[in-house]
Amino acid sequence: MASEKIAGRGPGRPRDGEAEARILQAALRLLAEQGYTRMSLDGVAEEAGVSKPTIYRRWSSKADLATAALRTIQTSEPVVATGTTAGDLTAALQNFARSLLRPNGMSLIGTVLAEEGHTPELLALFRERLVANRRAQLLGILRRAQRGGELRAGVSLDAAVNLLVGAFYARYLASSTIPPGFARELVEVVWRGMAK
Amino acid sequence: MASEKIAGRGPGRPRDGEAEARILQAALRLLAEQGYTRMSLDGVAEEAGVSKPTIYRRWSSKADLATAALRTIQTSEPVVATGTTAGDLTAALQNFARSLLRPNGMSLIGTVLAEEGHTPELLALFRERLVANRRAQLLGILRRAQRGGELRAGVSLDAAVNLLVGAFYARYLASSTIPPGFARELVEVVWRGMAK
DNA sequence: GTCTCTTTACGATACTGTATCGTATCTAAA
DNA sequence: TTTAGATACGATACAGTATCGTAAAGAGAC
Repeated sequence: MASEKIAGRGPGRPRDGEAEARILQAALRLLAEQGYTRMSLDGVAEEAGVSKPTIYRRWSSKADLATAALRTIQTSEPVVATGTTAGDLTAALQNFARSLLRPNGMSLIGTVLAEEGHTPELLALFRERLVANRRAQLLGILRRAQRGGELRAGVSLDAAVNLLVGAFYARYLASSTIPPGFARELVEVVWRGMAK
Repeated sequence: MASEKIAGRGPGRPRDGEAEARILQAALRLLAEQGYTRMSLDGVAEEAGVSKPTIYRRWSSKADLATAALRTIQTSEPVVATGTTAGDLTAALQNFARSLLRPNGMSLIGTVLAEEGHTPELLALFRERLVANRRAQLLGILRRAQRGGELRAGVSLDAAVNLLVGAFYARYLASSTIPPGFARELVEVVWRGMAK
């Protein structure tokens, strides 16, 4: 059942084309929920409805699978244009807050940080796939404002991005919750601090 | 040798008073370096120079030991008074940066976040012992400024604390490094954003 | 004061049961 | 005949416990 086989090339039984996606999805979910060390391949196999060798035929190790799973995520942020710089920043940050509060949104960050010493590829990929995009989006908004002459001279855009994004991490670390209106408060302070 | 015995109560051989400290120290180091799941009691025993039963005589489980180890840390921040609010904030944040860049400073944060679903006591203790103190220190500086009439009305001190502290997390998550002058840049933006 | 008895903690080692990664072997599909 | 998949397995690591002989202390006998 379910053999949309794509590559009908060589002889032999073709691979289940859907298995790959199911495995990656299960791996990503378990990675986020349980962390890298607790994520077991037996668990992934069971959740994906395949057996372990089916996994090992596609990826050579647990680390290989985990990085492949991380590679599949991508911030697909709908870039909102509200008309004002402060509005754009707030909208982008509200998106960010939603993704953090998704189940295990912060646990995934935790596990890639905790594994920095042991499996540094995870942190590297996380940066490349998620962190970089998010920062680039905010940086884009700020650069536009800068070109439009809205900002004071000499203000550090990198510092501003770190302030805005980081405040959510700090808030979560302190209480696991983010109050409504939080993004607006942040933008209010930072914007006043860097605008002309 | 080495029997500073503290509790000379009942009969019997007294406990090695130094073993306790050695065990906790080893546990904390391994917890930060390897994360909770990778920290093994065999490893702790070896590093502390004791046997496993000696550990289990004092703590009932791995989680019990790990939380006891976390309980031993305490931010002993020397509160600096530079004369200006911005100066005090910058000094406090520079202290903070130093502690983050200590070996495995961020890994420890990572592991308590990653374990939130499985061993929530770790995150709870981390908040109580480290996060809360750090935030209280910054909040103290800001409140003093507020009483002194330096701040605009209606500005959220909580938001400011999150901005300042969080920027370091964001920066580390993006690149594992913190450039010199970072704290000053942050304070510059935030202070201008909230001062009268 | 000394000698023994009892009590408690110690280190070392071995063990139980389980979880895990990764693989060998067999079976099903093309 | 060739490849995919599934069951079963080997090897290892781990949490937690049990056992054995020993070290250190107090308590009582003399």
